[in-house]
Amino acid sequence: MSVVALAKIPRPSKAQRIDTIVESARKVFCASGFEKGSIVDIAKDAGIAEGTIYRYFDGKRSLLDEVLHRHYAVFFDDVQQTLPSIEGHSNRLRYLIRRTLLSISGDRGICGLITRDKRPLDNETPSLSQDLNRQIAVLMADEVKAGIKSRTFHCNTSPSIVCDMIGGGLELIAYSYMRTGKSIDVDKVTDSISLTFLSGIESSDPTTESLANLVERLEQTADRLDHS
Amino acid sequence: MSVVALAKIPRPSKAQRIDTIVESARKVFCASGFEKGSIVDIAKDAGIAEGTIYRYFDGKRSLLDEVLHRHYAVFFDDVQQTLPSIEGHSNRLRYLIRRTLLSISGDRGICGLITRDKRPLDNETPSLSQDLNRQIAVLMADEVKAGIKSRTFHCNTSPSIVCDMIGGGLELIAYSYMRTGKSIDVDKVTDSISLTFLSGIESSDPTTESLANLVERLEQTADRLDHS
DNA sequence: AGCAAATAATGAACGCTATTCATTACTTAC
DNA sequence: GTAAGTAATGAATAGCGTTCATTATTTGCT
Repeated sequence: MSVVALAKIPRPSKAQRIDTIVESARKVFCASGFEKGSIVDIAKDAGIAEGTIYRYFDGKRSLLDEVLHRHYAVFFDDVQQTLPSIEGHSNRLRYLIRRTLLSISGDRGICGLITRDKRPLDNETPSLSQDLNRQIAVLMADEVKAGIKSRTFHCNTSPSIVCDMIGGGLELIAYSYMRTGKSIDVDKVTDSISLTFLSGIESSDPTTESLANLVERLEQTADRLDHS
Repeated sequence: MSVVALAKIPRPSKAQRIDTIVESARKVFCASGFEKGSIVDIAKDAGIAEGTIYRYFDGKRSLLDEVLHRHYAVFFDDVQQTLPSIEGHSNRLRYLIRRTLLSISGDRGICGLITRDKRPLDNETPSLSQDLNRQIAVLMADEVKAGIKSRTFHCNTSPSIVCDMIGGGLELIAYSYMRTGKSIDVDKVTDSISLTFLSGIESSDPTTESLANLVERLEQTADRLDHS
């Protein structure tokens, strides 16, 4: 035996191992995409053998699912905590749009991964990738439906189609962000989207609605004059 | 030599060969998708060897590009012929939406192929797949911009974002169609989309407009008073 | 502490692809 | 009719995800 003692390296716990693998997978997938990022690369990055990955994950796809799952968890925790504190269907929709845009512009790597990996259709792929958009779509649709019930919105159009337009718009904006690299002006885009669908969906006639806004601005101006 | 004469089968012309290959590729890709549809399958369907395909196409991707290119050609020929005959920006936008929906619901095979194959991002893949949506987006954006110039639409929102919402909405509707198989009510969906974005984009009535101007002047006056 | 039995990790081997290329078959031009 | 040119072939290659017999480590029991 050599003079140098063979230090028995203790094995990491199951949870640690999984964390290591998922983090390496995230790195590799974000850098190379799902197709091109290979299991060997991930194993190398994690400092383990390929086979080990298959002890903890069913396959490459499951690994991607876990990476995305962890990413989404943060988003949905945040949404679930914030959404109930916001008053009004329009404002809640607005928040959902804004929060999604923040998520997009906040992590370019994951955004690219999600953007590339759209739309599985096949029987076997269980389509976790578009869960974010799907779940958000549900949240939005609920808001629109509730808004219709409470007469905030009119019902000349289908809630699901409005949500498709918002969600689809957000997807294309994310795609454009990935292609061009031009940073997203979150507030501006939020305004633009909200304006576009709101004026088309709100119950009261446009005249009254904008009049109400104008009156509000007038009052604010009057307040300012009073204080000066 | 065997008694049966070896009938010298004359080779088909270059154009015929290409047509055969592309048609087989279309069949295979539509049936199995781009990933799962293999070159061997295509070659078998076309009755040739794999190697032959590579004499006419750079690779699998080019083959897909050609399949889509041929599909799009029909669509754009139709659009280019019809669009100029339609009066009014709203009506032209409406036509583009309707024509896209017809294209989607008209060829489930290709629709699935396009739906699955969204969003290349990588340097090498030259992204032919989303050409349809991109080119339509340009047509729509032109219409919106012209509408703003001619005061048909107001400019509180960005044309590109409106088009993202329409295009993205159409994509999600196509996706939903592929997943559920439920046929699309083209006219109803066209109406729904048009209503949603139109009422949000059309110029408000003159009374409100002038009032808005008045308020703005008042606000500016207040600003001046503040600064003095 | 020592010794099974259980559990984890390994990496060579497998099967499946797209792609290439020396070889063979056909066409064309003189 | 033959030689030069062009097209077609399919076995060979390289790269991937995945499996599994083998090896290494940990755990539980006395």
